[in-house]
Amino acid sequence: MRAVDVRNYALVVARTNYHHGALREALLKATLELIETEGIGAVSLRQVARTAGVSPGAPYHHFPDRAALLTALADEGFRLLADALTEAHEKAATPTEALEAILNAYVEFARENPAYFRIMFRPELTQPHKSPTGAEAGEAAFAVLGNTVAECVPAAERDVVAIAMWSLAHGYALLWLDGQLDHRVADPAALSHRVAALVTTLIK
Amino acid sequence: MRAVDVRNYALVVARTNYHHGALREALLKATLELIETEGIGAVSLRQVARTAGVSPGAPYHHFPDRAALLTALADEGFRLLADALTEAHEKAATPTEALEAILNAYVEFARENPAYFRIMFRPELTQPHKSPTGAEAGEAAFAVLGNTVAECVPAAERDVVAIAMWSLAHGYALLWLDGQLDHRVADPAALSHRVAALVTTLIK
DNA sequence: TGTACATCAGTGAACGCGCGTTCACTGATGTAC
DNA sequence: TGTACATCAGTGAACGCGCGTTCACTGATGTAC
Repeated sequence: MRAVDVRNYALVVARTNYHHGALREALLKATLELIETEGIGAVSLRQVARTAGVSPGAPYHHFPDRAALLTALADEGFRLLADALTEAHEKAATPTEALEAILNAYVEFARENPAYFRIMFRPELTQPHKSPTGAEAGEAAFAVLGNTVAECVPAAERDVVAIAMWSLAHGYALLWLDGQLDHRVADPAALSHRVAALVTTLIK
Repeated sequence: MRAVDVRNYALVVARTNYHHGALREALLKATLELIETEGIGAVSLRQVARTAGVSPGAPYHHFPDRAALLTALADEGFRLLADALTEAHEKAATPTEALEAILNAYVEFARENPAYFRIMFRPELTQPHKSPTGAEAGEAAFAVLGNTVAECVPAAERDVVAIAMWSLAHGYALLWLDGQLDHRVADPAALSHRVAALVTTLIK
């Protein structure tokens, strides 16, 4: 009983102090939670501040405005996606296995991080042009796919196939997130793997 | 000079009369325009009324609330999409040609009717469960694709392939609409046809 | 054809609300000496 | 170690705004006789 777990101490006791200590991270986390539970429409700066247990003005010490908060999240999302795809690629033994793994990783990323995924592809809510780092991470993610495809198909087909693969994974992810698969498909997770397997088989 | 073109007469002289005459249609049209020019975020009932040249209360004589207006649009969108896919199917000579035509028609529909397309896949803004007609049209659209696929591949593969084709077209359409292709692809319209051709070739 | 009346489809003022953002402030923390 | 002071990161009240929706109203239209 004497031992106290002090991991996340700053978060747990946060609001007993005048200073929060990790408000920036708490705001980002609160935003993700809000997107997942209430939808992007429910994300206002005031609501985010409320969720983080802080006054409406507090976020302005960490983000210049609402769009900047969302942009920061989109950036982070692209970074995480690039990491996930890279990891999938590295674990695979052959190029086609890598391609299949990347498709699966893309859909899994969307499913496991729906809030990130949605905000990443809402350019009207963020400020993509103001965020070179986010754009870079996006390019990196696409490059992983493009390079893998290049190892699988003739050079002339590289671009078509890369975009087709991206479209496939992207469309599947969004149809799933938007509930279009739920009443049409018994097990969307399993089907996603079958789709990836089918496609990589056809390309070989 | 004596002849006056009276097609759309009701629209042209609309606001010289106390009664609008075709306000319901005008409101739907105004909403589409707003989505295309300002984005869905800019669509408020008040703004729609303003665009249609009418007072804020007027729309309530035609739609019970804001969601109903958007739902009506989504419904109409699904109907138009089902028509477009059916037409593509009917014009084709063989099943695989039909499949290719349907993929192209899907992407073209999204590109030519971005406002419809966006509202159709924003279930949180509409009330899909309250709209059996919209759901029916959606099913009809998907059925056109599913039936065509059934003519192209073995029965065991029907579901996987149908969902894969839908994902492909859906993903391509959204990546294009969201500006993800613009700086990566020289001619998105042409590439879309190449993708459709490639995929149907692989399936044969 | 004319009149009385019901109904329809507008108006425009008003409501309460939550929003983004600003600002003067204040408590806590870090630093120089 | 103690003190003065600058800086940081909060508070909370306030601003103006546009929103969805309601409501009493009114002008136009349709119908019965």
